[in-house]
Amino acid sequence: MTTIKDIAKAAGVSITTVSRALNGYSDVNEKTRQKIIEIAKQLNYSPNTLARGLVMNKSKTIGLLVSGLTRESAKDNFTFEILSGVNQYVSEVDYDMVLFSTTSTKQREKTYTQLCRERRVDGAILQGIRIDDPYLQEVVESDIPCVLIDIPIKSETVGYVTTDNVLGAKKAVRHLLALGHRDIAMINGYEYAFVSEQRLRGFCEALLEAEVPFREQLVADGAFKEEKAEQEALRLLTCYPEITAFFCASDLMALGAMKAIKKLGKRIPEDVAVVGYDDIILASYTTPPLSTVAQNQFAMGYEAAKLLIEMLEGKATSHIKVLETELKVRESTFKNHE
Amino acid sequence: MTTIKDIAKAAGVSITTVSRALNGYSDVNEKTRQKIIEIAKQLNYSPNTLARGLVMNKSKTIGLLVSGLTRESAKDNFTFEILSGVNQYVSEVDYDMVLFSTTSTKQREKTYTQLCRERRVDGAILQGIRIDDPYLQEVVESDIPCVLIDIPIKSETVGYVTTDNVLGAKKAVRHLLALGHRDIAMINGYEYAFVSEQRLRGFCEALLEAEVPFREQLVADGAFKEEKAEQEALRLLTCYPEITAFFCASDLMALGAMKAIKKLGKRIPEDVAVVGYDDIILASYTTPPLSTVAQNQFAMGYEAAKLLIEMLEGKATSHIKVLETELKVRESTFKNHE
DNA sequence: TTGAAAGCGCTAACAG
DNA sequence: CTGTTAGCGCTTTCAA
Repeated sequence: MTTIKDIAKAAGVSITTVSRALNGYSDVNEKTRQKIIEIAKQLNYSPNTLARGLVMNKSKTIGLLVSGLTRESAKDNFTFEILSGVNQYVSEVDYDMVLFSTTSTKQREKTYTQLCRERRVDGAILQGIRIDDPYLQEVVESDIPCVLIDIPIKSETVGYVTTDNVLGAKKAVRHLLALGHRDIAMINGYEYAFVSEQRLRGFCEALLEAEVPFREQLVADGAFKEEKAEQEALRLLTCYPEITAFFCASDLMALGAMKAIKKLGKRIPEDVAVVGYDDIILASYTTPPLSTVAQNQFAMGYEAAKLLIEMLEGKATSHIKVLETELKVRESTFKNHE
Repeated sequence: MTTIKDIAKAAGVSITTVSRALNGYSDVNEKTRQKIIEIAKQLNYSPNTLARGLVMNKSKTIGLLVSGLTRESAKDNFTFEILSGVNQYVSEVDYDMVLFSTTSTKQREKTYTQLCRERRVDGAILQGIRIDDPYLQEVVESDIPCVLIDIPIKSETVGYVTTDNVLGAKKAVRHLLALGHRDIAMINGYEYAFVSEQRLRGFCEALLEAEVPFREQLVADGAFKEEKAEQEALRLLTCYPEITAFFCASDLMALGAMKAIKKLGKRIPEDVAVVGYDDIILASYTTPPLSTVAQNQFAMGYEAAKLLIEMLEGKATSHIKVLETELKVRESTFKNHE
């Protein structure tokens, strides 16, 4: 493999000059530069980023740290869209992305901080990490620049991107209220997620606005899982047959709720309406299509990468980005062709 | 950041000894080793993989080169599952994965070979690359070890993993034939894919077996796109109203075909049956659920990574892996509760 | 405008 | 069992 040394020899100059020429420094004779570039091309030269990273002490690489990159998680392709967005921005600014997945048994032995340090990533984006994850604390307290998805921690080196989950939930619940629903149940995610707390708050606030009393027993923990949500929905519908609508903190859980409703022989939306959250691909393909609060995960990934790299280059103005959500009304709440 | 030099000083030994102790060489006094490990832990040492990579001339990193990591491609999460599988194996054997996406404009300027060389990846896995991609040729002819997904190229440094696409297609068509269909149309992918050719072959062979004449005009090019497939299905059904079944070379195209069939007011499967290929998540959620030839993409990714790393370590016996497919019969071909 | 020299953190002969 | 030395490919003072 060609090195700048080879080029230097071929061009009859020093390696210093080659380095400067190739890196676009101004203090190099234009003629020399042309010659060097020409030779580099001929010799099929590729710079060695390892060597460069070693001396410059930065790798132009960021780490994407995700949890749950399993075969099952593909259903809810949240992670994938984040990843696509991150990748998009990162490659626009000529960085690379290395993927760390915390589900893989081997890497469990290492903390996130170690993972990042060893690969000498310049910064990291964290996605799908639970707020009670012990390694999370460690990494945000380290000196590694981090951007978190949906976890509101901010410091000198830490920022986050999220959506307005309170408002998002409100939109969903207001929609149900506007349709006349009063007995609305909520299937929330597990408590170890910031979004769960926020969405619950939105749920409550919307009820308050409409002067509908909040009944705690109508809130269940679906743990962001389809099956768990199905069980909980089944339980709720049985104990509280007055329920006419579900607000679910994720589409996956909404799928579970829909299954439960159908199992009990009830119709959607005539007997029970359902609203989800996320707008996963599946949402528009279910029967009936699922109304949901859409968040643009690709954009979240993109903005996270952008924020991180701005932080790395010292030109981040704010460390926080809050994106918008959009309520998508489909037939699981409302049939307009009756 | 701590280096082995710091450890050496603290332990009162040479850096060589530290290196050896930490890397588990046998020729180091057990007591010394313990002391060194202890100090390393105290000092919160993380090895610098850049430095190690530089001197050892290998990075313990592989590149995953994919095309089409766009927001739209999430629907068909083929890429994501491959990625998950690759990541799984890679982390089991303590490698890292860096992602190169060819859609991102910036990287288009660089050939795949350059991408790999610059990051000094030890090898690469290529997915979703068209066989007429000019950079593909270059990279397989380079000295970079490669494993291709669904592209049958084999050499000293190149291997591939695929499924038996001829057989897969046969299974699907035999199923249709067994149900009594004789006028079967096929919506194939674009020709720049190995799998298209193979699936067409399977289609023909199955017809031959059943002594049903092959009619070329019943084969359309859906380009692996939902919309294009819909158009083509519409055209076929209009020109050849005798068609009672579609075999589609991807589920995405099958979705398109189903739309077309519904538009014409025909029922699935009573009037027209549909079989897809891939078994994407959506397949079981369509109305009616889609019969399809399932391939385990997670396994494909996993096996590709395994093959690549075996090749890197010189212990690959074969450079080819062919995985199995499975026909999943759902209601788009057959209703058993009539 | 150019070159010599040092050094990033690590591994690998080689010698003791 | 341990240390000395050289060097991976590159950037960066400092001098010329």
